[in-house]
Amino acid sequence: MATTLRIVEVDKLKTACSTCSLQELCLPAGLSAVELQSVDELIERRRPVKRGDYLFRSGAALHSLYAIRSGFIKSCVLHEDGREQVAGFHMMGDLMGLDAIGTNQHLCDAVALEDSEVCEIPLKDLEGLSRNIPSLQQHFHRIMSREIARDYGVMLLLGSMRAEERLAAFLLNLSQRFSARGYSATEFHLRMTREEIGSYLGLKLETVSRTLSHFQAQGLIAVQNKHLRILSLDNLRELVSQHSCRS
Amino acid sequence: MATTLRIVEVDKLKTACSTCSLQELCLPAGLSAVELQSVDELIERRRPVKRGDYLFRSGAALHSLYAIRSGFIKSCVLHEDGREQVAGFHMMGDLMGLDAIGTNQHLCDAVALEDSEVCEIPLKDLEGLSRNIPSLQQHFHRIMSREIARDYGVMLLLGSMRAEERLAAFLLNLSQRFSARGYSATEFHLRMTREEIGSYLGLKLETVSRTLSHFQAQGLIAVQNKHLRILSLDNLRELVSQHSCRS
DNA sequence: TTTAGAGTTTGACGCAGATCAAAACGGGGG
DNA sequence: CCCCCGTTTTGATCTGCGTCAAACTCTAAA
Repeated sequence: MATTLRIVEVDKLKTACSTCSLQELCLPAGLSAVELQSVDELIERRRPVKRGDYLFRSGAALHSLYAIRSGFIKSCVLHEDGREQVAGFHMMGDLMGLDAIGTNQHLCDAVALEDSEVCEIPLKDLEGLSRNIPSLQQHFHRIMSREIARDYGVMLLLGSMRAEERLAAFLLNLSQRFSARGYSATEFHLRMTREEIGSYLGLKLETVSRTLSHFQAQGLIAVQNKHLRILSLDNLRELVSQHSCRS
Repeated sequence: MATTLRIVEVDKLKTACSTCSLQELCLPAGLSAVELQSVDELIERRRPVKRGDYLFRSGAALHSLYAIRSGFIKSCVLHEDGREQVAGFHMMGDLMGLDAIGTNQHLCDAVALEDSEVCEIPLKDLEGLSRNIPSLQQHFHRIMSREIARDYGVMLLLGSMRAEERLAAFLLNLSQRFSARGYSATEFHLRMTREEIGSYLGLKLETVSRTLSHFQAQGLIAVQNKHLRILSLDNLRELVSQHSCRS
């Protein structure tokens, strides 16, 4: 009994935003110590999600938003006819479930690409607390807005870029996000399959594979399986901004 | 002098959400009469935007969100290299500027496709008021979330649909939105050019034109210039959900 | 009313990327 | 340790849509 209690306490400690290294990236960015404490109490529980498991499914009722504490999770939009497309790859510090607020129903599946851990944040509580903490409210709005901005970027990518540009943009985006989280900007593990990359970028897996090979041949990157090293960030950037065709 | 005052008053009256027919579609949906009155005071001013004029430009500082009272406005994301893509077509009741909250800078251009009128809503005031009116706060969140959901739909469209499916989905979307605003679901004016449709759908204007002609030949629609009549909503719907290829 | 220019339609042709196919690889479970 | 199956790579071929071009049609200004 005492042991159980202790475990729970350790869990709570681990969950606390106040001691979380992702503070500055995550929901409570920019809050005071006192405010942070209130946010701590928001977090209902920490929840592990095993590789391949669903964090939530399309159609399920919205209970909570989820802040990713560790791991890697993809979200997939589903077309009524069974077609499915990866809508995003999410990593630690990202907030998931924002698309569900409008209808109170999740519109996409969230699947862990590696063993992950998320903090569960009941939406009602978050809304309540943000009424009392203006900077929390503002930051929440900023997070939603940034998701919209991200989507606009993806729309631009899908609507007007050629395969090489899409892939280069994708790699640069991953690089930038890993870097923002304190990891290498030039060397990382791709947690998703070529097919998932393709789905996200509106390409077939063969095209993704071919284009990666092509990049490698040009000396832009070194890929081996899921391990990726960017050899020239600059050249990749050049690739993205040169619009060769599809004006 | 007296005349000027009177005009101002008439303007204010016309701007009031409490007497606006878009109440149920727009920001104040679901508020009580008293709460509505507070929202009325939010609206800084009503602003006319002439056809071809910019409501805001990419890069400009965010001051206000804009609720469209009448007219038709497109938003365009800009790629650094000058490439540009239509990110959305917005009509009365829609709220614009949501993408700018994250950075306090507009990320897209907003251009009126016909003479329009918008209500200017200072973001700070909206945030302040929504702290006191939970249902306003909730509805604002719902609106942002719905924008995210819409974007997911566009991503699905751009990433996995063929030209015919994209255009059919586009027409059905317009139909549904006109219908929700009390207009005909089957007969309306396209306020945008073929090129703008193409930009939104990730297609070239020639493809848009050809596909429309094709639809007409099949008896699905009747187009003449910008006037469009949908002859079979059902057949269009069928077209969207049958995934012929690009799995 | 005429005219200039923007927008639209239609045809011919080419190419980026999809599709089909098959071989090679790799990692997790027995 | 090996086997098996999912993943990846690479090649050959096909095709939907982009590109180029030219004619036609609105609209708005003169």
